[in-house]
Amino acid sequence: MATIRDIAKASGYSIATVSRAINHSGYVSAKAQQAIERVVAELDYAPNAIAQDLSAGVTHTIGVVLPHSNHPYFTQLLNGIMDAAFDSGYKITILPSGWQRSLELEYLEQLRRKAFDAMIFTSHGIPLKELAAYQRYGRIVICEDPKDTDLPAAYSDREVAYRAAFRWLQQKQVTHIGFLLSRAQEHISATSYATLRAFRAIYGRTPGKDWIISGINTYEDGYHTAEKFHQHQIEPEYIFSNGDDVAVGVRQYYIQQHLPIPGLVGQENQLTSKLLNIPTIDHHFVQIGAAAFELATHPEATPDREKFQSEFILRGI
Amino acid sequence: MATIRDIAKASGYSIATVSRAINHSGYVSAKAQQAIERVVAELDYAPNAIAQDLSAGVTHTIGVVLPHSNHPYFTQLLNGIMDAAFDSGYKITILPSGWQRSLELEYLEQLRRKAFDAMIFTSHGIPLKELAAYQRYGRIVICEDPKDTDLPAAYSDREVAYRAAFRWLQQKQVTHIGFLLSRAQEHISATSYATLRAFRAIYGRTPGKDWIISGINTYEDGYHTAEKFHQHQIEPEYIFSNGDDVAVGVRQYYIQQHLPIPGLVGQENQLTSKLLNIPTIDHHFVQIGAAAFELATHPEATPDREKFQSEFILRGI
DNA sequence: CTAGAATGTGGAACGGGTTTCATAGCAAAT
DNA sequence: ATTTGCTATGAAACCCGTTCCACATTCTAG
Repeated sequence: MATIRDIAKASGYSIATVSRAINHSGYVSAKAQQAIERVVAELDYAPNAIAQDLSAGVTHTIGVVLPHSNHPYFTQLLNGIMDAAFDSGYKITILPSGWQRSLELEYLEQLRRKAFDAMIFTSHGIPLKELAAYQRYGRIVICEDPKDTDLPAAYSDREVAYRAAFRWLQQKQVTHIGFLLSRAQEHISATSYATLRAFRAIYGRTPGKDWIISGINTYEDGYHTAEKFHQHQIEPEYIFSNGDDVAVGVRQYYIQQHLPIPGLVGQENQLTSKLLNIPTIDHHFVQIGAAAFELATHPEATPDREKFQSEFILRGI
Repeated sequence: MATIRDIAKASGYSIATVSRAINHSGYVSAKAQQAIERVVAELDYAPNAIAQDLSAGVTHTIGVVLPHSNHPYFTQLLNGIMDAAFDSGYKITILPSGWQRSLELEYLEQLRRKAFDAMIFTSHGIPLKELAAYQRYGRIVICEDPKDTDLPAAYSDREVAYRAAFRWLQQKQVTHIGFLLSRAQEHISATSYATLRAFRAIYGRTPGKDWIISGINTYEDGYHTAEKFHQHQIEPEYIFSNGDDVAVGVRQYYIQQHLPIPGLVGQENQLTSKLLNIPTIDHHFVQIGAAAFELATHPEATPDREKFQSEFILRGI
């Protein structure tokens, strides 16, 4: 591979002039420009991107931490991020984490080592406080309520739609609701917390322990939880699911067992809920992803928080 | 940010010794090691990743060209790639292309400029021949039959399942089949070609022009094509779709119009086809993605082509 | 006791760019 | 005739690491 020094030598001009000619920066005579361009073409030269990055001190790369990829929450966020990145001059690097603390720390370390200009955490295993501490090494954007940290964030106000959903259920005089929520943690996850809080706000009580199942994410999870409910003679009138696919998995179990299907509420507004006419919640994650990208690439952005209103999509009945 | 020279100065050792101490390479006395480690901790030093990349001449990054992201073909491939990349020390950079020639060339240019160690094209707008020419700048892996080029490839032998599907249809004495195929191009796309070829092999004839619709990728596309069929009084017994979502869109139209639903064959083996009990085809794209990643990161791999058998998944009736 | 091996260290080159700054030619303005 | 200002160019510093190689010790085997 030819380097800029080769071009300088072959053209008879200095490295500095060659650089100027190539980048069209500063003064270069027409004669020099032509001569250099000819040599560049001859030697099939193209400037080395890594060297440029080193010199400029930037990478034009945003690292996106994804716990896993086969979940609509992440797919939608990623789509939004990619759409925004398209033609922005930034590259998106995917950092699969599986919520593993060690991996997340490794990626943060890479930020510290200037491998990325900024990072977006679509979710995180390590506490927000700890994340926030890494901000001194580079910009870090999260996709949830930043709470008492000063992390820039683009996120959904989940409770808006949750409350709408529970109000609707209350009007229908539904009292027995099963909750299939996302991953269980030492500290209950933000989503699950918001769900239960909205329920409490509307219904004025807390659901029974047996009616809340955590760590539910997939179609299969939904199916098996329905099975468990059935075995334990828990018979919800409605099942509030963490995702359309989950709801559909639940439905599938009852259908296969020839049992009456309880009412369902999904999330993510996927094709599946549309097809089966199941009410769902749209958190507008595509927009949130795009907003997160903008926040990541515009450190001077203000305000550095964007809260999107979630939406309850009423269907069926 | 502290640099290695700062560490050298502060510790009283040379740059070379500091480098050796940090990388645990070569000889370093216990005394020097300790002294250097103390200073590293004090100054909160971490080696600059870009500088290391420049020095090493590699980026540990694989560029993955994706036309768009909201299609199972690409999602599945990407999942496979990511799974394989996980813990491999490689980063995956997403390069959205929209099949635009200009963008694809830009990304190839980046390969030439050493921004990536290798590239994976999940699909491509520019001809294979042209792609192959860029191999001199870096390894390029594709996810389809490389034809008469020497590009390394991981891909599905689509015709296996296609033939199985058509054999099944023939046995059922189905004669009127509508084809909803992928994007139209100057030269018909590889997938569409394989479909029609398999049909011809089994049925011994070519479908009528009116029965083949190209450029169909989504639920909406399926819906509108069904509408078009209906308006033109084209009444297929079976509709062979480019994707489960497409098939489901078709189905939706007939349901809404209270028309009899034709038989359906989907592709991608998605949740939707499972739910609605629609036969489908699994091309094992997750595995193909993983294989593509291995090919990308192991230039010495031989053979440098991996063909996966597609699978017809019979459901319903 | 000594040659050769093993250990420890640092200067300097290298990877491949960008940018600052000094120098110089030349034309317009004073 | 002198000053000012613009164009043009290149040497050298800079970005921040890794590594080659030469040199100096110290150890070990013969």
